[in-house]
Amino acid sequence: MAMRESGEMYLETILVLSQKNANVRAVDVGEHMGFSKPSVSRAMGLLKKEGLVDTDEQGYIKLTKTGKAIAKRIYERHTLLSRLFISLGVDEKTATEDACRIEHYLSDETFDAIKKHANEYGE
Amino acid sequence: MAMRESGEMYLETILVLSQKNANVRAVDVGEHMGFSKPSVSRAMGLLKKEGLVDTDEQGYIKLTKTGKAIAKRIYERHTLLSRLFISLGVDEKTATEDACRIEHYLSDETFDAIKKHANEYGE
DNA sequence: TATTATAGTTAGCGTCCGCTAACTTGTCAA
DNA sequence: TTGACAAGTTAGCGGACGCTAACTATAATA
Repeated sequence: MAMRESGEMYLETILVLSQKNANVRAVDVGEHMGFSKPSVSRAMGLLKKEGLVDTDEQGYIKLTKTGKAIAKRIYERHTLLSRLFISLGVDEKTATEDACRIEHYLSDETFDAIKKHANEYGE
Repeated sequence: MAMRESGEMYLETILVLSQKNANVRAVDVGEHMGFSKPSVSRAMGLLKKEGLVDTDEQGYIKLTKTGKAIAKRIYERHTLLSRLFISLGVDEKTATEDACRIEHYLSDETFDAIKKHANEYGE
């Protein structure tokens, strides 16, 4: 199940939206990401096929257990990295944008090392 | 001249190879990157069209001024990031692989902040 | 009930960037 | 001189992932 940046971004977006909206629709995902409806539609189809999302009776999008795990992993990276960059003096917008890209490309090992360092450094 | 990961990797590889080999051929680039000859051939054509590389009379690949500047920028990131990760306890192979990916996705602002921090932290 | 707006899908395009197959070209040794 | 290998190119495939246009289906409203 080779997750790529695109798929991870969709999962992360669904997680974020479902934390504040109760129900998440494809339109909401598209609007949040700045993508067209067909792009979201296809992405949802693929994620569904991979068992990472599901739709309930009303058609609302839900993360599966696996999907949620991936989304949370990415979201934790996003949060920690943007905070770290900001703490290093980067402005918030840039920090967030950069975190948003590199969050997909770090191994667990490196991310954990950064996390550990950030905690020590933060004290 | 929207540089992407792929183009930047080619430029960086050419820089590295020309630092130890005097002459760099497409074959060498392909072998170093694990890419086929046609892939390198096309990439060289594109980089040439963008004015980032050139070939001399013998057909050897040379970075132009602009190409070299880009290559050096990426290479500096690569060096600093992998060293940093290693200093945080990441094993060398993983550190290098991770640096190799994220070196393309950091803004100047964030990279500079990391660099500054790494220098202070290193003392 | 008929109309319209909204959500989602299908069809198909375009770019990036790997790949293989097969061709050309230039060099070097038999 | 020829034959073979090595380097490079051309042609074309395939997957990822954006897009628009146009369709369908559902729900709300005049």
